[in-house]
Amino acid sequence: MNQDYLNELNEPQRQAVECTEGPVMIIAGAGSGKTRVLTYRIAHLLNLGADAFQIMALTFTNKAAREMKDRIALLAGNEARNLWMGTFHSVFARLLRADAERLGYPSNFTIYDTDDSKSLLKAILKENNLNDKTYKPSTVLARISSAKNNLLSWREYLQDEELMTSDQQAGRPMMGKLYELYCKRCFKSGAMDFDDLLYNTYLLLDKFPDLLHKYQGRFHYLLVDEFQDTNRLQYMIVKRLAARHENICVVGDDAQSIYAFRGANIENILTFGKDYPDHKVFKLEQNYRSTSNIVNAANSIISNNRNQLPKVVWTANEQGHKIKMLRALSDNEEGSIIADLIYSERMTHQFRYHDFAVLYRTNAQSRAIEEALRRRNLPYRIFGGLSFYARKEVKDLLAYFRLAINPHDEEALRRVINYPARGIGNTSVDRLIAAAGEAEVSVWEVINNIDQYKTGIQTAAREKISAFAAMIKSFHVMLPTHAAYDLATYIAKQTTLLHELYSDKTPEGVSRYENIQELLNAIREFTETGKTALPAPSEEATGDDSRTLDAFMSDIALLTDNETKKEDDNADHISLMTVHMAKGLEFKQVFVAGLEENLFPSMLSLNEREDLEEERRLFYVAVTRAEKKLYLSYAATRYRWGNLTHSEPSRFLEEISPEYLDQPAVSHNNEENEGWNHGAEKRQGWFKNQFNNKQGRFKPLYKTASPHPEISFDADDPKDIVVGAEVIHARFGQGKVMSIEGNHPDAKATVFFQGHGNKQLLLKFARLKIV
DNA sequence: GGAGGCCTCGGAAGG
DNA sequence: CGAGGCCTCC
Repeated sequence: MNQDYLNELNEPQRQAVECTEGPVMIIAGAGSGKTRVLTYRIAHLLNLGADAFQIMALTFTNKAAREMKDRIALLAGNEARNLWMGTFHSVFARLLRADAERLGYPSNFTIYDTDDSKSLLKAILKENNLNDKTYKPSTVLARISSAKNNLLSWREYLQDEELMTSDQQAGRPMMGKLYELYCKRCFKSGAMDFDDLLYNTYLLLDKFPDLLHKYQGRFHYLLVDEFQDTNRLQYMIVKRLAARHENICVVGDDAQSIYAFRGANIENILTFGKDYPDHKVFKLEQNYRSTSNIVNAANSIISNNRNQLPKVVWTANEQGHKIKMLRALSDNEEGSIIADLIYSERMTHQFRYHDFAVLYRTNAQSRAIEEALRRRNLPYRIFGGLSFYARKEVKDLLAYFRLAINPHDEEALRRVINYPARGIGNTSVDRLIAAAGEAEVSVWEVINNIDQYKTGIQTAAREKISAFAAMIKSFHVMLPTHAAYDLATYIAKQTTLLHELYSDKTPEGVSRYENIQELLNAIREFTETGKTALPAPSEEATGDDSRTLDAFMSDIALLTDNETKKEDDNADHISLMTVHMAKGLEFKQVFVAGLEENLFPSMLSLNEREDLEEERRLFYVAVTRAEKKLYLSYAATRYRWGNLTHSEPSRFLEEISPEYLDQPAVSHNNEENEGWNHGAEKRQGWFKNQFNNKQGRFKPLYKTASPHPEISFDADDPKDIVVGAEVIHARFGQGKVMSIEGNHPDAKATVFFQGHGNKQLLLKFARLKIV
């Protein structure tokens, strides 16, 4: 191992790597070498003689885990294979496979993905005659998820008066009952959903001191990546595991916390400080990624957030180009401007396509940009969308595999009991489920012994059901004796699924058939080498070198990421993705599109300070993706849900200190203010429109008594603002114009605000009102 | 069982 | 507007 590796680190990085004992928190600013520190720290531990089997390192995404593993392997070689390193879910699933039986689950339990969970909830709603509008499966699931992530069992939920009352008042009194039914049904199916993987891990450690003891003794070192994204439950588990040795190292950046909306709990950072009062903090503040203009602009944005840990991100990099503002009249023009700029930048400065990324807030925005790129024949790739394993035909075949392994898996059963069609209709299925519910057994139990249950199903259908059961059983007995690929192809043929897809000669049908072939190829590769081109369970994750189908399937449900085969990965293309997807990535040139009020920040974020601050962190993430050049664009009009809407520039734009901005706004047409003159007026119409929308019923747009109102009013024309005028600013309140420099529309004013001091504001963005 | 019409609804998204 | 779910009709 390269002994000089410590010299490759700056001072705080080196300290963070070398401080191996005791609780440590590393606050890592954007682009400050976070992954480098994590990987070097682990390599350093190994170098000092720590056993890889004693190190647990947890990440959020498969991609992050893979990257880190690869990088550690470069530093520390083969030993890296023995690390307990992976996503929270995959590491805990591995732990559960060993001991889930103590909780009453089979060791070959199924993992339900979100689709399975929603589908189960839908079935439960139907059986209980509940309206799936009132109880939207996604909403119910979110509620259940949040309960589990706060360590609240369904029993506790039902006994919690506050929760019961609030559900009652929200018109959803059955929420707790649904939680109960959902849990019981999963359990009966021998299935865990994503949250159960965490929740049951916690239970296991909580209920069985011998296990807790074993793992506490085993894991001398724990590391958590993206700590700002952990929820309470994840933190609680890690804390328990670390309790013996207390060598726990968490790495994160509060400024990049953008997942609070799905339960991430930034409070964990504070809790960590309380739980480990003697912990050491290291701050990585030097940014190696971006020009100083970009770093400073990002700082000026994030300084508008009230909730943040003190830190100063800086860079020794060159000042670089100022940030370019791009103004368009429409979403289509925005796409054209961006496409033209990419074209000319690439031609004149010898960039490659992969140096460019276009980031946006919502997926719907990709269309206009895509069209512009396509018209110019510029190669691009859109990231996001369905993962390979989420495709219908793939899930169908996987459902058969799942049934072969765990026939109690009700979601898999419902999915394929009549696909391909074998004459078992909805009525029969409903009756099977009803009988199973009555007898409190799994549906498979009923199917397998159909004559012992009063289902009311006709003899003809009963025979078909029995034939189906016999087929599944025949697969089941083949599991231990057949290689994964042999059994997989056998099942694909035997169920006639392969034939069904083959006979569909429409382009979609052909593509579905190809996907199935790709899945089978992946299984073949797994069978032969233990590895696959598709993201698949690694050999060490499966525990031994058996290449059976259940080994392949053991955590396939956890492979939700989008990367499929890297066939055209070498192709040079522009990247299009949401800001969320861009987290952790970097590009030489970044375009952030759609910087408009109600879009970025999203309209849904405007009611609560916390939501708006998360939105601002999201903007911070977007800005800090850029290495060399950053462009921020906005459009005066945009099609949203089929309606032409007018918008005004995002408040975030005026939060950037003007000194980092390049002035002239670019427009294809030279019509200076066309499209903006009536912005305020039209914006009101847009607001009203949205308020009357169904959304408004659940989450009112206006909150009357917000503790820190960000005032909303109609701005005056910038041209009317003169030195000495008293003005109102949405966030800073009332102030006085001290001086104005430059010419309209790019005039810049210095305004003194009580309590905020002098602020430099670009008048065209500041939306000032004259008192 | 499948095609086609109608209705609804729309945020970002990992495992 | 457009995707997806559901119902109806053959």
